[in-house]
Amino acid sequence: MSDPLRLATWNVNSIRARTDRVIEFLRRSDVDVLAIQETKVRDDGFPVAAISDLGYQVAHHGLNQWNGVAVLSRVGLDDVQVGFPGMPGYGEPPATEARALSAVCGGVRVWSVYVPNGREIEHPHYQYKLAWLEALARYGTEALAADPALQMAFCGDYNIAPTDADVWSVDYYLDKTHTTPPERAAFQAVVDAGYADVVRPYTSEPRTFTYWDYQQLRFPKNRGMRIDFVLASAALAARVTSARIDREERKGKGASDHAPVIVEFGG
DNA sequence: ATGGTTGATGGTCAA
Repeated sequence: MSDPLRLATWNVNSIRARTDRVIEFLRRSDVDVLAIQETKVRDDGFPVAAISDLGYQVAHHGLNQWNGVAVLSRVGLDDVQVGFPGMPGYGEPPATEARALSAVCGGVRVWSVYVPNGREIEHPHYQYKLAWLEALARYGTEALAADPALQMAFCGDYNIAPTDADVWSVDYYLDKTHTTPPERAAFQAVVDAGYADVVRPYTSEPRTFTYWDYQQLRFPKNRGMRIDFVLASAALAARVTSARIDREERKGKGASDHAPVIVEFGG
């Protein structure tokens, strides 16, 4: 009924600085669909030709040098949606940001989401982060109410470590964003809406992370966080056959501070 | 090792 699908999500921290790395990743990983976050470029600056040469269609949404999301697919790229219904903006008056984009690829609606960072607990950006996730959960609920058999995945950088096991040091984050109870509750609300973390069952070893700060030798010391996820609806989650984090991609000169997360779905 | 990272930008801000 469905074809097998290999899907990845990756915060690249600038598509222009990472074009060669992305191309090399596509070659080696052989993914059908790649959700990208933090392209940090307007649509007219995205390296579409270099990606097209590899056989991938590109949908990108970027308004300026911040944020920016894309979906790359070699199994079709239909019904592209920019943002989700009810997605909040930031500031006064609220300005829409380039933080969500989706397309139907190989029968699956794949979202690339870049959840607001939150900056500091007392910063307005923190409340924005919570409101943004609340709206995402609401959209997810409504989508499944309309079609319980929907195959949909929210892939991206959530800027939240859902459990204490997902950070290198609980103490370090006590007075910072990413591990506070309201953030974790906001993340859990998306899960509870019907979208499971399909990677964790395959990556349960201690200190398994997807992000390591560039500073303080965080990567060599494996002092990171697990903040990048593929959250899949039940009909899609039932098809998962394997998942992994491409930690090798974080190594060497010119790496993003995030590693790609890869999920394979059976037919 | 008295430092401390990267990217977009051309001021600093953001992560």
